[in-house]
Amino acid sequence: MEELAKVAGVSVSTVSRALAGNPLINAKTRARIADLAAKHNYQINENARNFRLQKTNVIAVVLMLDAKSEQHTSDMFFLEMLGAIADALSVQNYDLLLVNSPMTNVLDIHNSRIFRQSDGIIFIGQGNQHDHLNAFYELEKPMVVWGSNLPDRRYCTVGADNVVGGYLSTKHLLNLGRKDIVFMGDINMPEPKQRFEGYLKALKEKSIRFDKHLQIDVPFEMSHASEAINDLLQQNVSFDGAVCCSDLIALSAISALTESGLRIPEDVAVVGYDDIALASYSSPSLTTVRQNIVQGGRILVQKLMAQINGDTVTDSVLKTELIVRRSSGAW
Amino acid sequence: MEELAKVAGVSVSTVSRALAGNPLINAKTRARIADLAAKHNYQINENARNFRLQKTNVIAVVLMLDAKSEQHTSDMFFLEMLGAIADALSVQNYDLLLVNSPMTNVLDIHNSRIFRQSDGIIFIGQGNQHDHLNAFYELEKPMVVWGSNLPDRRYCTVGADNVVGGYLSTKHLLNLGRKDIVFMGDINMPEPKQRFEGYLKALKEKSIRFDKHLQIDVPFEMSHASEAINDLLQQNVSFDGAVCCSDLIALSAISALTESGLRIPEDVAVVGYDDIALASYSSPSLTTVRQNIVQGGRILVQKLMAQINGDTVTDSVLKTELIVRRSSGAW
DNA sequence: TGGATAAATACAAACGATTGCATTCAACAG
DNA sequence: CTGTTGAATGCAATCGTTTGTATTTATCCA
Repeated sequence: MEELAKVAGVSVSTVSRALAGNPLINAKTRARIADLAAKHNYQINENARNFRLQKTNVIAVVLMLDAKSEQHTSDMFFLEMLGAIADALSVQNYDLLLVNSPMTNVLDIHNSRIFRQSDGIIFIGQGNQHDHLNAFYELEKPMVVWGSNLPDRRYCTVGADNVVGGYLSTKHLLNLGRKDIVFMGDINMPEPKQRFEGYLKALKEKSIRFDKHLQIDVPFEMSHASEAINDLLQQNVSFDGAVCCSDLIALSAISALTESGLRIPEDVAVVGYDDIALASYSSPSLTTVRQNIVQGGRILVQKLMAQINGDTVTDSVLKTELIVRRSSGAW
Repeated sequence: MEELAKVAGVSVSTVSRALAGNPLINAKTRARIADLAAKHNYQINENARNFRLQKTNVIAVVLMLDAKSEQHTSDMFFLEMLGAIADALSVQNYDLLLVNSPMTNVLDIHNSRIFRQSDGIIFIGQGNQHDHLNAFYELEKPMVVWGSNLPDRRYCTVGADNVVGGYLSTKHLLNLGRKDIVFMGDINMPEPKQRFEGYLKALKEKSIRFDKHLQIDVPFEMSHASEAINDLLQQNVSFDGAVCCSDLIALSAISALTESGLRIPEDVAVVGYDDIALASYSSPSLTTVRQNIVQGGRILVQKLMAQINGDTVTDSVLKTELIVRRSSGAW
C-alpha cells in the first residue's frame, strides 16, 4: 500500500516516518501525507509492522480458574474484569488473547504460544500458584497479576484491599450486635486469607475470641456453600452472622438458611463480596463489599504498558467499600 | 531461528517445508529436522509466518451488548460463551480478539482494526442490527452470528431453538394449570421475539386467547424487571405464571413478587431462560430453559473455520431443553 | 559565487518465514 | 558411458514495514 508514496511523490521511508510522526520529516510534508493517507483510506498493515518491530501487540489474559471446580467460570467477576481490560487495551491498540484453560502450573505457559505470541501477560487471580508466579517473573516477560500483595512476591500486583474488605464486613455485623460470625471462604487462597485477617482483626477489636469451627473453606463458586451451611446446622454450631467471600457464596448460604427455616437477617445476617448485579436485585438484597473492577482493569493495563516500556512499576491497592443494603445484612 | 538449517545441514526452505509436513521433503529428512527442532526448542515465529501468509490467525468476537443498558455485561451467558469459544479457538491455534465496546452499527467495524486485524468475526447476538449484519455480510469477511435465523438473513447463524424454548416453558406452566401467563422479554429483539412465538403457539394449543397486557418489553438484564412486575400489580393485571427471557429477569421478578407478598410458585409460577449457575442455587430454585452454550461455541468456531477455508456453510440450530426444578415453576 | 552546515528526503538492508523455479542427485535404461 | 527421469533439495524473490546511513536540497555567511 505504499503506492501512497507514489501519489505523494516521495519515498516509502518518508511516508513511513511521516505517518509515525517522526520529526525528521518536514511538518508540511507530514500533514500532506497524512491527508493523502486519509483520502485514499490507507490503513497500515499491522501485521507487517509488528513483524518488523518484533512485537505482537497482543496481551494475554489468563483466567486463573480453579481447576478443582466443575464450573469453568462461575463468577460474574471475571466477565466484568475481562470487559474492563478489553476496553483499556483497545484504547492502546492492543489485542486481548484470552486464555481460558485451567492452569495447574503457570510455568507451562513458557513453552506455549501464549508466551511467544504476546507482549505481556495479565493474570486474573493468583490461584494457589504464588511460587510459580514468582518463578514466572524471572522469565522477564512483562506481567501483572490481579490479586493480593503476598509477602514475598516479586511480581507486580494490582488488587483490592482484602484485609480492609474482610474487616469492614465483619465490623458491620459486629456493630449490629452479632457475635458468632461464620467466615466462608477458602483461606488457603491468597485473597480469602487476607479477608480472614481482616475478619480476625475486627473480632479482636471487640475482644471476641475466634472459634475455629466458624471458618469454612468453600470455593468462590456457589456449589458447596449450601452443604457447608447445612453441615454447620447439623453440628449445632450456632451463629448469627456470616461473612462470605463472594456474593454467590452468600446467596447460596441464604438459600440454604432460608430452607432450614431461618430468617435473614433476623436469625442470621449475611454479607457478601463483589457486588455482582444480582446482589442488589436478589431478595433479600445483599450487603456486600465492592471492588472497583473497572478501575482495576484500567490499572492492570496501565502497569503492564509501563513494564513493556521498560519502566519499573509498583503494586497498586484499590479502595474497597462496603455496600450496605437493607435486608440481608440488616442496617 | 533458521540456524536450525545449519545444524541440520540443509537449507532454510527445506526446514520450512519439513516443518510444514510438505511431502516434497524426504520422510527421513523431515523426521530428522522435526527432532532437531524439538531438541533445540525451536518455535516458529508466528508473526513472520502470518505476515508472509497474509493472515492474522485472530478471530474477533463481538459482544453485541445492548447499548441502552447501563450494565455492560450483566449476563453470565456471555462469559460462558466466551469461554467456550476461546477453548475451541485455541485448539485451532487461533487467538481471540475481544470486542467489548457497544456497537450501535456493526458496519463501523469495516474501517476499524477489528476488520483488518482478524481472519473472521463471531458476533454474539444480533441486537437489533439484523439489517446491518446483512450488509456486513456483503463485505465478504468470514463471519458467523450467534442468534436466531431471521427470515431474510444472508449471514450464517448458530443458535438455540428459541421458538421451542418459548413453547416448552409456556407449555410447562399451562400443564400445571396456569392460565394467565406473563411473557417478559423485549419482542423487538430477535430471540425474545421467537420465544414469544413459541409462547403464542403453546397458548393456541390450549385455546387460550393472548391478552396483550401480559407481554412486557424488558431487557435481558435484571434492572427493569422488578419495576415491570410492580407496574403490573399496580394495574391489577392478574396473572399466575411468568415466562421470562433470562434467569436474571426471572430472579428479579421473583424478588419483586415476593416483596409484594405473593408466594412462588403457589401464586405465581416462574420460568427462566439460560440456566445460569445461580438458577439452581437460588431459593426458590429456578425452572429454566437451557441452551447448550459449550456446544454452541464449538459450532460457531467450526462454521467460521469452514468459511475461512472457502466452504459454504449452513445454519445450525441447537437443541434446547427445559430444566424443571421444584420450586419456582412447581413440578 | 563557493563552500560549509543543517534540514529533508531517498536508498537499501533488514525482520523470518513461504514458495515457484532451478538445480542437484541417484537410479536406471539404452 | 550417456541420457532421461523423477525425487530431493537449494536459490532467491517476496510479503509491508522500519531505520541507519547516504544523499540531496536549502540556507547562510564570507
